[in-house]
Amino acid sequence: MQILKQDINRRILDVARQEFSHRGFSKASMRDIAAKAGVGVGNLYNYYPGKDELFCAVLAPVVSACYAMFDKHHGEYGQDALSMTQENYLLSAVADYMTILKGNRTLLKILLFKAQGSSLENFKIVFTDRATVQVKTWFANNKLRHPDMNIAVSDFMIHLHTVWMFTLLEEIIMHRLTGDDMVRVIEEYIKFEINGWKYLLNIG
Amino acid sequence: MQILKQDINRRILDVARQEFSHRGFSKASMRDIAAKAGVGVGNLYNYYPGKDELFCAVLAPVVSACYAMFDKHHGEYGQDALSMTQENYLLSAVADYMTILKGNRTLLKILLFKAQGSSLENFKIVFTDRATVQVKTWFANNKLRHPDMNIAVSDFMIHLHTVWMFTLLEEIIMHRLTGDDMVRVIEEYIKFEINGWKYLLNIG
Amino acid sequence: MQILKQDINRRILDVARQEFSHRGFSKASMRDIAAKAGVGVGNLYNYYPGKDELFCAVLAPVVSACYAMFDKHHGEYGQDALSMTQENYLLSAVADYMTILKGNRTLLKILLFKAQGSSLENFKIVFTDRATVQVKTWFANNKLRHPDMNIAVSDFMIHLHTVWMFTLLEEIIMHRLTGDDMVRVIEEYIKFEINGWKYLLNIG
Amino acid sequence: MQILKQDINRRILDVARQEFSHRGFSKASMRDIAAKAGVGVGNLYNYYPGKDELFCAVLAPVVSACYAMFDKHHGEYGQDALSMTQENYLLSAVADYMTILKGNRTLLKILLFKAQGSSLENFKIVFTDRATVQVKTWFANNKLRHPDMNIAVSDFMIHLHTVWMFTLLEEIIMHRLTGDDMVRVIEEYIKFEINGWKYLLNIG
DNA sequence: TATGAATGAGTCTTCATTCAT
DNA sequence: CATGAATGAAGACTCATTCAT
Repeated sequence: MQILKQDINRRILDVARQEFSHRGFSKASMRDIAAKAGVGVGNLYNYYPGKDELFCAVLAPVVSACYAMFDKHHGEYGQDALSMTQENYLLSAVADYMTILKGNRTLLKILLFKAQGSSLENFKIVFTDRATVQVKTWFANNKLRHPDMNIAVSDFMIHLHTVWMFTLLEEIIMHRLTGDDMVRVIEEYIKFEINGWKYLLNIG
Repeated sequence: MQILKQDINRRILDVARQEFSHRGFSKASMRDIAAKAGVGVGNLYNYYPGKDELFCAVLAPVVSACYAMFDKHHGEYGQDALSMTQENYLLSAVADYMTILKGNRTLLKILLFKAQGSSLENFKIVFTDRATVQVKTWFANNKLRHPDMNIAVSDFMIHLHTVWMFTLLEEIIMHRLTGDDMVRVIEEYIKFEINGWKYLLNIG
Repeated sequence: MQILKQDINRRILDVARQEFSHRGFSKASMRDIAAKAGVGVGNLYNYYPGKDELFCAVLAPVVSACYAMFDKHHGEYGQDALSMTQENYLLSAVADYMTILKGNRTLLKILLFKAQGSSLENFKIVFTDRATVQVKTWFANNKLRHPDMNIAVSDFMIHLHTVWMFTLLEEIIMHRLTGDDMVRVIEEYIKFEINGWKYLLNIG
Repeated sequence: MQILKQDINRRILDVARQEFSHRGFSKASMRDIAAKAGVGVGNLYNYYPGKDELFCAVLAPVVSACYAMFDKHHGEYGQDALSMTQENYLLSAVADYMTILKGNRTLLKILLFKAQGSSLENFKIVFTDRATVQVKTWFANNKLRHPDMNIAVSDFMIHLHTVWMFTLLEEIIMHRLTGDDMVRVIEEYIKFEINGWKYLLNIG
């Protein structure tokens, strides 16, 4: 029994996800989670040292997925700005958004709408703050390669658009878009963004 | 409950605003609000039948301000789509955003970040749902006057941009933008939007 | 209802005293105290903000009685050392010990034997530390009046004898001495102390 | 439970001593003790059937040392009362106290200050009760040899002085006296006692 | 109107002990 | 012998709401 039993852990996480999803972090109760997972209250604390940690464990996949996606686009070795104008950029970007939404809908919902009171209640802020810094660096790097590029864009604008990405995700989740509907929406969104940025950055 | 003393009511609302702003709906306590307002706990319930109602009362001004602003732009007698292309549209739009932010920052912050657990926790959803319907009608009306206009835009896209308006507000609040900074950002945002929509709607 | 109802407070303190006396601070439970006092659990917290405060409230009389008695003997305006050799000193000292024991037996028992875990768990230490300082001052003051007096007594010895006073109380309580038995014991103790100190201080 | 590994037992006792010393019986937790001893929780119960038994095992050395010392002085074959008046008595008595304090400080501290809630919480009472009986016998025996001796001393007084011995130990531990300081204090104490008893018993 | 005492279910968390492995 | 997962009652404390005054 060195390793906490996998299936119980599974059950706990599943139930916790449901409870957090339905009631939100604050109103979900450890008692209920334990009961519905068929586990003694105390045993919950053998798996997770507290409510907040359980919450974070539930959301871990989606949190790391968010950072992973962002790194891919604007990280140290992110793509060239000009690639935005190419057809396959669109396809790959859409694919990335699809990936993050695939199987993470409920988690995203919890993260974005039900985290108040937890240590993740400011995730969007924290994430976008970090992201904004990265994007600025990314801009600077691209400027070296494309001297004509206009990077005189306010930090705020960068920030705003990062947040809009979340807003897109929020909307897709809230309206339960799936399949083709979802794809279409993401495409529209990306086109809108590409067009706007090409214009602002004076590229393409 | 004949004539509730105005100033007591005032004090209650002021204190409640502070508490909700600092602790959020869930963690704010009626006891503290009563105490800080210099009112007996029970008396609070003579003014508001419950926590949620008090919360809504606190937010009433900002809620109606939101609806008012939206009505002005896209309501039954809203402006003509083409007006978007005119210079003064920009000015008036900026002014409207300024108005809603003026004196409502704290309330907006509460409404947008601290409402979880209350009946207003879904305000953004509710608002944008209603707004989307209005905008669609507005589109249809404009189509009658401008047959060349392309209104084949997904409901979702309309919805998304309505939400983005909130996102803008959220950002301005979160980053405590004021004065010229705020004006500049709103202008950037509106330009971005006008450009996008002109393109999508095939007008101007 | 400005003032918390006296009789309920009385009942709470009575029950708390019993519970603390039987189970000790740690094992006594707020739930039980509330139940036995015929009070809702939450209401307990309208009277006392926490377990420790309730405990201190229960012991308040005996705590202040201790300090009062010590002040009388060795305080700023305490008696002259030579008075120790007079007959009436014995009588008055006995009376003082009687007073502190009168009606405070249970409380003393709690304070001295059942306070572990509470903020009063070190009462004896704290008290004797303060008392030692006072006694040293008292010695110094007496030295001025009685130059032949030997005050070269170790701090520790002073401290030890202060603690012995508590030990006497502990014994009387533990063995449930009452009436004449108690008087006799206190007399023996005081004689023993007077004799010892007269010898050590080289007075009388 | 054949041959319990000696070193594991050693580790358990060492860790338990630390934990009981720091947190007291009530607040020390079996889990922590097990963890810090590098032992599975369950295995603890192979060595000791419960928390209380573990506690007693930890304190066993000091408990028996206390009884041993007392036996030596006042046991069936204890010393003659008159020996108290001889110089070497002082030396031997001091040595005995030193012995019991040597290496047992932590244990004494636990026994005397941290045992509340355990079955040893009344050790002092139990010990002194037994001791008092022994001392009375010892007095009676001495009376046969020294008819002039006055043994009309109250049981309580005997008891009290036994307790004072503990008080001395408590003080030495509490004030962390060591080396010469400790010796001096013990000497002062023993002189004080010898003098008092010589007077009361009318010997020497 | 206004008070604040009273309620009691509810919160998260801890812990000695057991037992299947 | 050893493990540590499991138990479940118990811990102190909170809080929206009610109600007698």
